[in-house]
Amino acid sequence: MIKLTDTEWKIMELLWDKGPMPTMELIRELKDSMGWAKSTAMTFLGRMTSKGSIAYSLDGKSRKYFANISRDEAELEETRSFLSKIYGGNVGLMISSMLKQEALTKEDIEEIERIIKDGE
Amino acid sequence: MIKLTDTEWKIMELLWDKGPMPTMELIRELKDSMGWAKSTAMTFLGRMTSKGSIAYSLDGKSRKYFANISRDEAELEETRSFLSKIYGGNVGLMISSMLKQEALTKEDIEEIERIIKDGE
DNA sequence: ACGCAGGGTTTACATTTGTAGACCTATCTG
DNA sequence: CAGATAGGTCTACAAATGTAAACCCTGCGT
Repeated sequence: MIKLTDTEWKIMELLWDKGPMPTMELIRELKDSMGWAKSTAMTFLGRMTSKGSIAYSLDGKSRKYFANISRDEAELEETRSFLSKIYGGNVGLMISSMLKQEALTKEDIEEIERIIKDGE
Repeated sequence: MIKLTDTEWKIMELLWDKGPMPTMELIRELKDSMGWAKSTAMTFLGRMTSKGSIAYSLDGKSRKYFANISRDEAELEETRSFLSKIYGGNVGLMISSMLKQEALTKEDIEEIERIIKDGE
């Protein structure tokens, strides 16, 4: 039930994509992608560690941070909470709303069709 | 681009469902559904009015509040921002993830199939 | 005249989120 | 040695969010 804010999600993605990362590398990435000061990055790392969404192992004197929840888990949780907030938990309603709103491209539709048909 | 918090969404739903509502009725509903004190309800009404998500018309000396953005609009916005945050904006990816995670019931799948086929 | 309900405003306060400066130690390197 | 870099901690601060008490006026019923 860990709630991730948009910003936290970005950090999670870094860690999901680029595995366990030493502090400095994370700081560099976050400076590049978010324009963050070192201390801002450290603050987030600290807070997220307390909340349990990430963790680290010690590598000598310094740390290697890694995601402490799987992407699948997190995605599912976000998806569930989104669907329940907006569409009463009903995916079908979401698709149907998007169709009505013309929020789906022909490609989206074909893709969904294919995925459903192939069960993949 | 109005961002609605989970709590604000509940108020929007009240207004979408039960049309323009006089202040006292809203306060009663919110006390029932959220356990709110009158002042809490008033605070939210005030803030949401400033932000433009709701509005009111004067009915004599008192107000009738109504949703100032359509449900369709709001749903679409939330859906877009959710999809872009979690699935890089790709609905197909969402469906496919949910399938893999077995987060879709047989009924969900059949419903999606039907919706897509009927374009409805 | 008095108190209660309707309808509001103003103020307050804790928590979370986003952001960062100041400062400390250990180490490496010219 | 002196200064840069790595790796951290601690403190601070504004804005947003969730929550509510206090207080005000106006009618209405008794």
